[in-house]
Amino acid sequence: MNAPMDITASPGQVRKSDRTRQTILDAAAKLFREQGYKATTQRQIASQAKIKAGSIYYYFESKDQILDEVLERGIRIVHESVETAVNALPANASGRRRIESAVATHLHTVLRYNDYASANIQNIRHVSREARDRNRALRRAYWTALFEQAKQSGEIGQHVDLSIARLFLLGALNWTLDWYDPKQGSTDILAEKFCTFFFEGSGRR
Amino acid sequence: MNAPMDITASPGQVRKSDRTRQTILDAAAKLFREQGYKATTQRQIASQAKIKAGSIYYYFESKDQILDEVLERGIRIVHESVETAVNALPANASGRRRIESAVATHLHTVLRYNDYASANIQNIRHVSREARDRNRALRRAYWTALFEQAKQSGEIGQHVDLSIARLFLLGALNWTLDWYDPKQGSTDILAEKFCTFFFEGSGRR
Amino acid sequence: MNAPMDITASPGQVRKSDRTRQTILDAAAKLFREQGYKATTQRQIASQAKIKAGSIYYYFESKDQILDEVLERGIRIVHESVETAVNALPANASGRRRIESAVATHLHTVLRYNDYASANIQNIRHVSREARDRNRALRRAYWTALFEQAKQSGEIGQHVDLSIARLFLLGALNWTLDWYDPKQGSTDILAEKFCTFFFEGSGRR
Amino acid sequence: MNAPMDITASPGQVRKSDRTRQTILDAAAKLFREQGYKATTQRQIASQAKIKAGSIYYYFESKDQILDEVLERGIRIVHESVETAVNALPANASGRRRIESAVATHLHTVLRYNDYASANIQNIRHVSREARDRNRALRRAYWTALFEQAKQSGEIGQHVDLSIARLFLLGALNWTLDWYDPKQGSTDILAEKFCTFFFEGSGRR
DNA sequence: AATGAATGAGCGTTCATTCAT
DNA sequence: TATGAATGAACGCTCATTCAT
Repeated sequence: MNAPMDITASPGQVRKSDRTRQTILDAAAKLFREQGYKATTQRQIASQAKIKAGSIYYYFESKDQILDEVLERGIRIVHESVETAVNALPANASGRRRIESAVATHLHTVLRYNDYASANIQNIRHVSREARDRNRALRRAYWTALFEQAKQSGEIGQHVDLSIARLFLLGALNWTLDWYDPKQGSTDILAEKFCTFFFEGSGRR
Repeated sequence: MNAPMDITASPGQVRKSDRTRQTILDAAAKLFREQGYKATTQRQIASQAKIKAGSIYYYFESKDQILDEVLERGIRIVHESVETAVNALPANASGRRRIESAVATHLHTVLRYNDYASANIQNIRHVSREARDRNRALRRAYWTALFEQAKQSGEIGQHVDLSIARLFLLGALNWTLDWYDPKQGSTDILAEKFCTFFFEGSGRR
Repeated sequence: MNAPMDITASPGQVRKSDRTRQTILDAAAKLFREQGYKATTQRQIASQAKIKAGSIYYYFESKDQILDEVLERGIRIVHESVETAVNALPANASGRRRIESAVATHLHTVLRYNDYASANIQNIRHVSREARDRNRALRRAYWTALFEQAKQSGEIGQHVDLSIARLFLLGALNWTLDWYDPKQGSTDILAEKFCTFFFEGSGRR
Repeated sequence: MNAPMDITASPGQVRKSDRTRQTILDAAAKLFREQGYKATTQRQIASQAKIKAGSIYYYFESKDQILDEVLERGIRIVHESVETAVNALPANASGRRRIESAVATHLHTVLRYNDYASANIQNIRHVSREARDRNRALRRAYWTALFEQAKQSGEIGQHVDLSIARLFLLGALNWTLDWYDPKQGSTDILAEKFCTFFFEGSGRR
């Protein structure tokens, strides 16, 4: 169901045990994304992973632990996707260019590419405070760096509250899960429009 | 738990039956907001409403029906609050002033004032397609009107895609439920910052 | 739903209270017949009787008591119908003629005419041993008398075990509730066939 | 509670799972027979089967499904018992002898031997039209064959309506559940008396 | 490494019954 | 005389979890 994830693939030999574990997580991610955590049963996950419900407990201690891990992977995947994309830009790319790339990658990963990423966004409320905070910290760190860079280079105005800007932009991005329809345009086009808004606003210029 | 709601209060005599019904809805709204629909049990709702679980069924046919009504009220309350606030402005208020007022009221209603409003935002995925669509149509209609007005008066640039603008702004607003902390500033201040972003963007001017 | 029951009607003034009581019993009889005792709720009975569920308890102590009374009336109605029909025969009517009349009346009452009568047969298992025994005693007394008469007059053979004969005939009669279809012939024709069997058997003569 | 059922027993190894499933059905059959379907709870069935209520759902999808299977077995058991008994007769046995054997076996199976058989008779009204019709068709087919044979050999009179005869006899047989008391004589004696009635009638000869 | 079988707690819901008005 | 409101016990059923094999 997911495109193969180079990002998480480990090199060399993979033990069967690891493969099954992965299969379970994939199944859970897909179902958590589609139905939410509470509405997904262990039996559904097992069935999707082509094993029996009891077997899950050989790999995970509880359904909660599966959720934790799915969400953890979700945030990491978004993070690494975005980082990879930004790092692939030429060293002299502008701050705005970097942010544009980050936005495009974020949207693409969350909306099209990855169950973990969207499961993360849809179910973040069901995990413990700590997991949620860890999640948030990771997100914050990365975007803040991007924003500060752009501010230093003058591409973001000196008066701008970066914290609010970040929350504003990320809110808009994450909320797309609620309305985005692939039929109405690629995520890249959407990303471009969002960036224009973000930098230039809607007002008359 | 909720501030009294002038919007829904009926004048004069209130039958006991109506009061209990209201109490159940209030309890459900609070719990749906805090825990989500699936995680909330009828016994929790009953306990919060200080009645017994079986009594709920004297007023509602099912848990689903309670959700429907809570969400319906949620959207209505946001809608009416915003409309009331905007209509209270002087007739010659600018388009931007109107949007600022709408944003401030939306944030205040969702974040501080009303369980129904936030329950609506958090649980919209659990209802039927029709209810969701009705919900969306109402929201869209109102904000679109505001935006078009501002575009006509030139306060929003002619090049702006209002549909995307609306989704962008509302996404950012609704996502605040995930991070807003009352200790860090009033919703009015937040609204002002959001509007500045929305109209002027983050870029250097 | 029932034809008016001269049999149970009391003469002169009827108090409203009595009328309501009767309405409840009628409703219960109809529903017990159609759905059985367990499947019928007090609210259904109330609704059918055009009152509210709580009001039933002004007239009856419990659902069980309603059943008792419905069944009690059921047996009495069959009994009285049959007795009336038989007594209406000329004094010199033969034993067989009397039994034929009883059978026809029994079938008609149970199958076409009366909810109490059929409710009795369908739900007899749900009442207390005592009520069941009372029921049975009444039935036995009457039919036994008819049979003995026919035996004395030689219309039933001397060798016949009247007890078994009665159970045999009544079993066949009561079981008709399981298969009788009004479209396939009147109860009178059915009664005639049954009597022929009963007296003459199926064997070659 | 039931005598061992050669009819359904499978030879050799029996898996534990099959044994539990069987135990549940046995428990349900017994309780359905004694109390009826509606009055029997899943917890009663579980308790009788010495398992916990939840476990039932490892084997059956619903209470209804249990009923279906119990009734299905009931009709099959009666059918097969009767068929076996009749087939065991000498090839040249008379039509009457065959019917006598069928009646005796039917009564014995329903009254003494088997909860499934009696549960079937007592609860047939609670299943779907289709199941009921299937049931009836099976019953009809078998008895009709027996009767036609006897008619052809002249043991049943040419004038006899076989359909009515069958309903008459089976009604009487099934109704025995309501009054048969083992203390008052064996089912075989009862069967003999019933057959005498059926063939010779009660009238003087 | 995986499963079949079972469990127990709890779910949404039903319903006969009560009782103040 | 009748009811609106409420209850409590029980119902059929679900599901995360356990554990011997």
